[in-house]
Amino acid sequence: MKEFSPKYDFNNAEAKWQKVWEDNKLYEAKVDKTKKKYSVVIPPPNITGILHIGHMLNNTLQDIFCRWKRMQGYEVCWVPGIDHAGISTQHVLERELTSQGKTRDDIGREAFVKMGWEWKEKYGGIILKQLRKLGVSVDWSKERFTLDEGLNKAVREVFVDLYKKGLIYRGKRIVNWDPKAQTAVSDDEIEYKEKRDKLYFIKYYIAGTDKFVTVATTRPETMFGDTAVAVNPEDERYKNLGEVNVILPLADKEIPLIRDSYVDKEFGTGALKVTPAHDINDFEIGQRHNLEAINVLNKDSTLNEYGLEFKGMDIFVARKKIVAKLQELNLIEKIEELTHNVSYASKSGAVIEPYLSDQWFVSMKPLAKPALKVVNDGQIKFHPERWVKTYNHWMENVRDWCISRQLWWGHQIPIWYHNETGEIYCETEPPKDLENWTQDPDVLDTWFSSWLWPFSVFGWENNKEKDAANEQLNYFYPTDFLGTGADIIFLWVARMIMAGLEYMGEIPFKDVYFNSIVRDGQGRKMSKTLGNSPDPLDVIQKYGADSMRFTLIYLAPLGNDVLYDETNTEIGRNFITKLWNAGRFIAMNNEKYTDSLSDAEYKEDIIDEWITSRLNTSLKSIEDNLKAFRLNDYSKQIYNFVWSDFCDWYIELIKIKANHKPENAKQIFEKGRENYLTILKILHPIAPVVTEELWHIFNDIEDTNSISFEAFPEMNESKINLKVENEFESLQELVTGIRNTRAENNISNSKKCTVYINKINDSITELSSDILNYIKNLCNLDELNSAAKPEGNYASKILPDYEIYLSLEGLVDKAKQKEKLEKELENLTKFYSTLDKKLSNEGFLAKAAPQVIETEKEKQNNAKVQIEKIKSILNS
RNA sequence: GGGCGGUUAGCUCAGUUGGUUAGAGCGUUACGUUGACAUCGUAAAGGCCAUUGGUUCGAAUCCAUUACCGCCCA
Repeated sequence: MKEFSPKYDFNNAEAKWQKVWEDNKLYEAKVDKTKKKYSVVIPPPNITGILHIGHMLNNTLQDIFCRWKRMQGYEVCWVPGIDHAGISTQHVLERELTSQGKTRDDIGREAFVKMGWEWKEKYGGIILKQLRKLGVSVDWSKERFTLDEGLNKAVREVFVDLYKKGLIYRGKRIVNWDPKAQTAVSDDEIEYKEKRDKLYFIKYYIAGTDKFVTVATTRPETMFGDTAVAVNPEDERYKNLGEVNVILPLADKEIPLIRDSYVDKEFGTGALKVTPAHDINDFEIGQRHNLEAINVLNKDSTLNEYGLEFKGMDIFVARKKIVAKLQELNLIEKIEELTHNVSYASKSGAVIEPYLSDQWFVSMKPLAKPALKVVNDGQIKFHPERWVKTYNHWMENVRDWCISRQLWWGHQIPIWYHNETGEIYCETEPPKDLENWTQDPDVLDTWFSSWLWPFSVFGWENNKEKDAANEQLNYFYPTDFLGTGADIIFLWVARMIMAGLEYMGEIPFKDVYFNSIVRDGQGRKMSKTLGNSPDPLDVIQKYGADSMRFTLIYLAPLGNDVLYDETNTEIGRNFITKLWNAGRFIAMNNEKYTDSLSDAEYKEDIIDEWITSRLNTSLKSIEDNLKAFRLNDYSKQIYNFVWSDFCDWYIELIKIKANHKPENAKQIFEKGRENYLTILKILHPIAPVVTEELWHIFNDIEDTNSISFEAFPEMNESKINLKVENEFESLQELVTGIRNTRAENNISNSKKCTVYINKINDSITELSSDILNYIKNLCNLDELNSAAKPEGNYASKILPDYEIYLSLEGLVDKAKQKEKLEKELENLTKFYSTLDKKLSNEGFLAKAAPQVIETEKEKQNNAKVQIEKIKSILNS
């Protein structure tokens, strides 16, 4: 055996084993058709952000499943990678240029993209380092990047294919324009927030009269793009106005008053200014009424030449000036306060500007249909299941996906326009006479590469022969498990299902686990701006990766958020310390005792049977929990088994046993060692490093041998012995009862005393002399008698199954004793009467299961005995 | 406005098919170092299971209602 240091140095152990695992390529997955495979693709983290605690939870749970399956003999392949994050990366790159006093146009597209790659090397590297520190068992040889050559090929293939199938089209639409990033974003990349705003009531005079229609709007600055005023055809207020024009203020332009049932009579004055280029609903009204769509904004959301004297002003500045001008002209009737929903870009935080522009879209309806089916017929399972509803709702109302982004960092769209004819060329490779063509400058949405991830990472090429010959692809696809956040169920999960079905003809994964959102101690979402997310590397440095992993899983029930404060990590750290110390104790004794009985002479007693039974009972639920994706329960189960059953009872008892029968000591601690090694294996998926370290201390083996490939312990139902467990519970009841009585009477544990016990429950089996001996030792008694107590000074305690009398040398606080007993009597009497009521209820007797009635009767009898005992003590 | 969650001990949460005197960890209190562990041990205190109603012999658990909190979609 190796040296066992009194204190576990997790920093050292983590550095060592993570390096050993990686250097020896332990987790590289090979195509091995003799084995069942288990494959997982990582949700690629974004290269602009360092990983936060949420990522740690996400990767830990993937690692648990991968390690568990590996120990079950599967060929496990977990593919790591990172994501090029179009908008975010473009944003940080431009910010850097700005700080140098430059713009991206100054340096040109090529140099800008080069900057992006440099960024990726540097910051992507940091992320990958963080993952290594977490101890994940990914296959580093398969690392991918969403912008690498292979993925770029896959993206081009898919774009061209969808284009040729007519599922990708270009159109002039109102899109969500992010004026800060200066690009279109998809519907799924915006958030709504409530905002206090002003509602301006503006007078639009009816042409040729001194009458006017008042229009209510929150956006006066877009008025130069108004091409009509609309009212509801049912609105009595405007019914007899007839076909008239109104004068657009400031622009002095005549625009028609139209009727459209979209208009809400209740809102404002019931008259709506129609600005087709700047509002999605207005755009639709415009289409119905053949209205012109006038774009009055530049890409940076300043007013263009239509804005007349306000040209060049930012919309928020222009709004104030325009209102002031209108007020000057007495065209503002009133201004009201209004709370309404405003959309913001989720990445840049800018207020979204509905903007009319040419963009590329994917038709989603045809792709959605099969994707809906595979989830609803159970081929793909969501955990927790309720996300299916959310998925269905989105899928059933899916809208076309705007995939073009006005950025440089990303996959440039494989579309070329002929310089003369304007003809469109769409192929995976550029046209031969490239000088006559201009490529579309836009790049694709980042998710357009991510949605191919489950097969593109395995080298899919959209080539029948090559793909058929691609062993990795055929062996590892479809993947088995996806662990991700529910916040990207539409952005990523749903689209991967679509792409998988469309291009592989098969689902991309079987089980999707939506992990908890990690919030801070006050329940706030972790965010950069709040700075409330502890840096995982700091936490790892302070507490250890295993501690953090264990704590996160321990705190994160399936489907609920987890409130995490750095100090919570003490849960995991203390547990690992406990595990370490227990191991050290066993190891010390393995060395201490060398010769004794032969194995054949050693006879198992109740302690062996009990711990074996408890172990198998625990394994049963551990197995069930892992299968049901209940990692939180798995962690609690093993925590309780180790701390309570193994350390508090088993170890304490084998100490006594070895003392009592030194000739058995070697076998006793051999058994202890076996049980301990089993625990290590069960814990390995959640705490890989400490278990590896301990495994190597106990088994003096080469570094390249790893616990990762040991068989995960299997439950043996025949070892579960409820009779033994019940008997042991009597021991626990008595030990706790005696200690309790000691504490109540201020008799220190170090002081020996004498105890009389008497069984008062007939259905309990008689205790063996072994057990009585253990109790005697655990409670530090000089005598333990199963007999009626003699006359004298005794403290008493009535337990459900036993009465206890404890000898007292000093004074008994009789009043305190009496008080305690009276309180107990009161509780029992209450309990008795509820049982009495139940058992005299004819409905209960007629309808309840006989077994239930039987147990209730037993409880009642038992309570009765206890009551009588207490009464007799009180009367004596 | 539509949908989905949540509300159990001071705090964070378990409680999976209805039958428990409703559990755990942290925190609190008291005691404790006899050689695995003070990152520990022993023991204790602490709960009208959000509200109201219903189903049932029986509800923390099932159904409905209300209130509050959170998230998603429009």
